[in-house]
Order: sequence, then structure tokens, then C-alpha cells
Amino acid sequence: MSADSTRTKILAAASELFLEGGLAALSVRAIAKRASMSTIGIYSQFEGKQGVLDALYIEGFEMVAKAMEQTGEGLTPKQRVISSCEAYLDVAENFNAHYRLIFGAADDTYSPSPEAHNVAASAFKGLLMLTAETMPDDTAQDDIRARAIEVWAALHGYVGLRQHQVSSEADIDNWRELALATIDKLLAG
Amino acid sequence: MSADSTRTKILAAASELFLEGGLAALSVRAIAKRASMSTIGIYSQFEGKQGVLDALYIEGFEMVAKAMEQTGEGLTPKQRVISSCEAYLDVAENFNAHYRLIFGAADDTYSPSPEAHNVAASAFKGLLMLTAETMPDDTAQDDIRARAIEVWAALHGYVGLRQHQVSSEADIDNWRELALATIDKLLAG
DNA sequence: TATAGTCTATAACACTGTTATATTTGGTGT
DNA sequence: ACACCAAATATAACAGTGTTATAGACTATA
Repeated sequence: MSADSTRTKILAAASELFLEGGLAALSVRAIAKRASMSTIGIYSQFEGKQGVLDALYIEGFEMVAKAMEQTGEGLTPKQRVISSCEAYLDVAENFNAHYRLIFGAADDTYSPSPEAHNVAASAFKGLLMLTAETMPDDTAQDDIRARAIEVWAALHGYVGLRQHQVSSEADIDNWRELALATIDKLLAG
Repeated sequence: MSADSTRTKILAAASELFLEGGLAALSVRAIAKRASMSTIGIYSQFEGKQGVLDALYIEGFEMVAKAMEQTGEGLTPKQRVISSCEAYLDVAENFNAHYRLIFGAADDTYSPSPEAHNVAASAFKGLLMLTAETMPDDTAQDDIRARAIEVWAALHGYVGLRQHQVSSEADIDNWRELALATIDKLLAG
């Protein structure tokens, strides 16, 4: 078997386990078992668990970046941002384990590689360009950046609160709506 | 030695280790060693690591709740909210490990107890009351709640992005300022 | 003082990530 | 086709984790 297909098989196994049971289910031995290979294989193809987590990190951030790159035809700039935000919320919901790996980082044993960091930066750049179009052409770069961070912070904040369920009386289906309303308000300001 | 002082000694040791090295440094054996007792002592006084984490969770959320209960004399309602938000950002910065335990939850092995959940709910209630005073008296409860969630989401989002450092060109000292500006904008809307 | 009961200490179990030591495999050069 | 070398593999082990069973010491009551 080629080295490349071995890598993809490991990643597929890891991604499956990750979606099923989150980070707790993602042990090196479990990945190897599901990929029908020996434990040490993970260390041959990747640099141990770090490498696998890095691949999942990149996988997750690429989905986020993709959400930010949505090019809706015939939509106003503001509508395009809103549409991207909806896609962002979808990713956070459907790939919760990935999202928590990306932003949680509660596991001190893992820190993303430079390559992973690049994917993260490019995702932010996508939002930056989307945001720029909703503002006057002569807007200062710092102001655009502040607006983009503002939007992302609101999105991320809603996702985080939803995961936490800080208010037990919360109406779950309402969160999406609230988040998008806030984004709309921020874009208008 | 009384059982109560044993508990406090364990909690002090755990809190120290937690601040020093985060969740990774918080092993049952390390806690026991620093508290000068046997490993099994953690299981006598608490229900294992779950119990210790729960205590730290409550410790952290009580700090957040305290920030939300700030009663600034001679300040307008809006100024009081801003002031509480500053206190919130301070807690998130100075007790980062606690904050990540509260909101990160990437470690699937721990889930907060009902008591811990109550402390969380009371913290939210604090923000809810602060927020209510910034709005007209006849504002619907749902709208107040939405506004409070909006503020908390923005705060939490900025903290999360700052921890993540999603934009490498970020000017750290600027984050606080940006966050407070967003809050101000949201309260005005 | 004797005894009951709780707390504690030692060691073990099943798991984690990682690595050293063989062993087998695959491809290349003659 | 045979020999050789390099790379991937398998087995087992090491140090660490949370947790628990068994045996010991200590306190407090009868």
C-alpha cells in the first residue's frame, strides 16, 4: 500500500473516532485499530498524536475557511457576510469536535503547527475581505480589521455559550437567530 | 486534622497547580503530593478528580459572578455594565485556567455537577439584572435576555479569539479596547 | 481498656502517549 | 534469480494517568 493512502486511511479513522466520541475517544491505539494497523504506524506516518491532531485541526479550519469564502451571486456584501456566518454556525454545530479542537485548546498537550496556523490565518483573511466590502472604500485597514474581529468574536461567543448552556432556560433553536441578529446589528453600526 | 481543613488544603494545592500548569498539571497524584497526603485522600474528601474539578469550576464561576455583581456607586446603568465587563475580562485574563475549565470543556471526562450549574446560572442572572437597567422599563423579558446573551457572547468571543490568537498580526493590548467598544455599541443599539 | 469504624497507605489494574528492539517486508543492483 | 540494504512493521516495555481492592493504623465511643 502506498504511503499516501495509508495516511488517508489513518486520517479517516481518526476523523471518524473524533466525530463519534470527541477528543477522549481519540487514542493512538484506537486509531491504529480502526485503521487496521499497528500502533507504531501512527508514528511512522505522522509524528505521533500531535501530527494527527494537527491534521484534524487543519481539516476543521479548512471548513471554517470555506464558510468564509462563500461567494453568493446577486447578494449584497452584507448579505454575503450573513450567509457566511450561517455557514460558520453550521460548521460549529455539525463538526463540534473539530470546532472545540480549534478553539477549545483546553488540552495543553497540543499546540498547532505553523502550517495549521497558516490555515487559520487564511480563514481570518477570508472574513476580512468579506467584511471590507460592507464598509466604505476609504475605510482604514484597522477599522476593517476591528469590524472583522468584532463579527468573529460575536459568532464564536454565541457558539461557546451554546456549547456551555450557561442559561438552562435557553431556547436552543433561538440561538442561531439571536447570533445572526447581533451580526446584523454590528454590520450596521 | 479536621475534615474541613483537609478539604481546603486539597483545594489550595489543586488551585496552585491549576494556576501554574493548567489542566495538564492537575493530576490526582500531584495534588496529593502537594497537599502532603496519600493519593487516596482525594477520593475520601472529594469524589476523585471530578470533585476537585467541580470545586475549581465553582471557584472560577464565583469569580465571574462576582464581576457581574459589581455595584458602582454614582454610575449610570450602562457604565455599570461596562465596568462589569472590564472585571469579566480581568478574570478571564488572570485566571485563564479557570476560565478555560469553565468554558473550554474540551476534556470530555468532566461535566459540571448540578451545584456547579447553579453557580453558573446565578452569574448569568447577575448580568441579566445589570442589563435590564440599561433598557426601558417596559422591555419584554425575552428582549432583555437576548441583550444579556448578546453582551456575554461578545465578551466570551473576544476572550476566545484572544486565547486563540487567530490573527498573528494582532495587537494584544488592543483587544480589551475593541471588546469594550463592541459592548458599548451593543448596549446602544 | 477493648472494640467498632473511619481514615490512610501500599499496591495493583486498565488505560494513555511514546519508544527501543527485533522481525518482516519491499525494492534495487548485480 | 539472488543478495543486500533500507524502510515499514510488530511485540513488548516504560513512565505516566484515574481509579480501586486489600491491608494497616488511628480515633472515638462503650
